[in-house]
Amino acid sequence: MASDAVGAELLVRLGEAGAVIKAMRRELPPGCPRSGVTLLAALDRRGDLRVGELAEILDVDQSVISRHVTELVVRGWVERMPNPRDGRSSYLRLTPQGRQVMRESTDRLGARLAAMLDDWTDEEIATLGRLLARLRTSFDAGRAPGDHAPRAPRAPAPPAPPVPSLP
Amino acid sequence: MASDAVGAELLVRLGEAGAVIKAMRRELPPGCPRSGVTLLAALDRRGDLRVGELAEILDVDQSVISRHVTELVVRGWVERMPNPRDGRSSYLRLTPQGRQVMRESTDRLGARLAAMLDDWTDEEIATLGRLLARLRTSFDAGRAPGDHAPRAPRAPAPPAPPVPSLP
DNA sequence: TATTGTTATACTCTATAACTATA
DNA sequence: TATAGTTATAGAGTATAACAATA
Repeated sequence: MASDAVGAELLVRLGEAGAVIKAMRRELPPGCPRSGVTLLAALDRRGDLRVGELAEILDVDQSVISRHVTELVVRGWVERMPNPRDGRSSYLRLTPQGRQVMRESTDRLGARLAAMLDDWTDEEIATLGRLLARLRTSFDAGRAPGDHAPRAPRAPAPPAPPVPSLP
Repeated sequence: MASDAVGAELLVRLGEAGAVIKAMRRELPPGCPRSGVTLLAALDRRGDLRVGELAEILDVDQSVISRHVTELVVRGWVERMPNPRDGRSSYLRLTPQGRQVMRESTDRLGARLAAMLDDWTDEEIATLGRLLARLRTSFDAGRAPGDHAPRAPRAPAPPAPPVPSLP
């Protein structure tokens, strides 16, 4: 059982690590949609997925996925496989080109990261990876089904908070 | 010495954890600038800082910090202390109100996070925190001084990459 | 009637470039 | 002339709400 103080401490650490993630994303080659690569990676790891499933996994609104997917389809990196059981949705599949783009980006960033972790042991890195994966698992378990990202008004929207209003 | 493959694996984990960070930021009370709280937390942890120093720590451009600071000053959460040694800059200091806002936000999110980590031991959490802190340290060490965030054209801008152009 | 996905619109965060004021 | 900071502008990324098609 974690104390709130320990939680707050970890919060700060996560924030600091956030800068690393941001910097990694900046390393992506120009012309390569940063957010799109995340999506490609998800399809690569989890197989064909629907828009709604991707939205849940990546924790963003469906509308966001929808627009990114459209662009990825135009680029030929993703294709839509009609869903025979439900005409409203289709499954998204990585194309060979899409897989290659994803692979190149991942390799590039992975090497950059590995260079950064010069003085880490492989075990230390593995430990960090494991704990991060578990963090995600705990996060997923912690939210009620349907609570996920946006969509579905989380609550009756609390009354305007007592924050100093700007002039 | 980390292999590239290990780096790529960690990259994926960091991406997954990124969703947790995003979700945490969404928990902030409405009317409370998400990015601003990060800035308040930095001032709280490191003491008075100049705009440029904050930009380096948070790994964003000075112009971004500049605008956020202006808003935080208007809200009364940060005040500018003139720098007697250099009339061009001033030191930014958390006001008592600013510290309170930051504290409330941090406590709130920390509790949310602690609840999420229900079945973790304090030691596991501490380990994750330690490794994340070290990640940030390695990251800082890995970039040449001045390489940091934007500002200062990183390089002659590589020639347009061979990415399929959109119609 | 409920659900899946799309589109229109607006807001947040960010970077780039041009500017100012000190140094 | 170089540096610290500001402002104007543009571009990602995202959420909200209204909508279409299917269930």
